[in-house]
Amino acid sequence: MSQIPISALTQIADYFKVLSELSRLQVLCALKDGAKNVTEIIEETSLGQANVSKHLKILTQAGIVKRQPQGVSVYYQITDPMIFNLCELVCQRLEIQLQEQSQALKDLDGFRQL
Amino acid sequence: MSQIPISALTQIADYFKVLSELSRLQVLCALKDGAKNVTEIIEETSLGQANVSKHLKILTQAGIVKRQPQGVSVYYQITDPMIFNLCELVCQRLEIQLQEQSQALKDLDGFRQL
DNA sequence: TAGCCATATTACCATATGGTAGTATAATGA
DNA sequence: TCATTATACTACCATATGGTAATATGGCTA
Repeated sequence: MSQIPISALTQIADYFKVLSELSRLQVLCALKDGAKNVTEIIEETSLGQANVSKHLKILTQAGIVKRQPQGVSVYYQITDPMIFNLCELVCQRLEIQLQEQSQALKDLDGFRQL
Repeated sequence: MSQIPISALTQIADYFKVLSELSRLQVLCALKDGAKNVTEIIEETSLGQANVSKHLKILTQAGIVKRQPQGVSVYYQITDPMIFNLCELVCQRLEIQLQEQSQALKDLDGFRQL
């Protein structure tokens, strides 16, 4: 029935799953303006070290960031700026929903004044 | 530190979370070409009734689909076609990754021939 | 080599979530 | 009213996952 094969949908779902956690989005935001090493990411996000390491592994396996060892530290860099387009689209949608909710509240309020 | 407030990131993460499950993407695909009632969605996706009902509730609360009771049945409809743009972007990215992997395999193969 | 620092891994807990059986609700028709 | 059909809800289980403490690894430097 479905034109899109389950396997493709599964991959899409998995990709969204990677982006569906606050901590990982925080890490990505920390990397928005360029490569940072793990210590810097930890400082910027206030997340625990093991936690950041775990999330960086997930982001790397998803191909969203790239790992670059450099001496004793490891730099991470976003390989896929498209994710910010995704976030932008979602933001726009969330704004529209907020506006609609706000309008609905106003309508309710006007109703109450009758 | 982060320009984007945690609350905004949380909402974005929650939105992605809704889209990060295979069953929900299947439901959305079933609705891609127009409104359907629950029975039709169940048939098209081969998911259980309680399961579909649960997912429809989640999609409705996220504002992605709209609920329209009609007699004894209930029709659902996508309110936010933007989700297909999101999926399209992710698909493009996955294709690129596949191509890169394929190329890497070829490179490896050429290396093996030496 | 020994010690230090940055990062990764492991083991564990607590929580969240998908699936399902069973049940409830609500609209329609006999 | 009673039966039927469509949908929603509840309770429960199994699994997945985020966070963290403890430990391991690996590259520096003295």
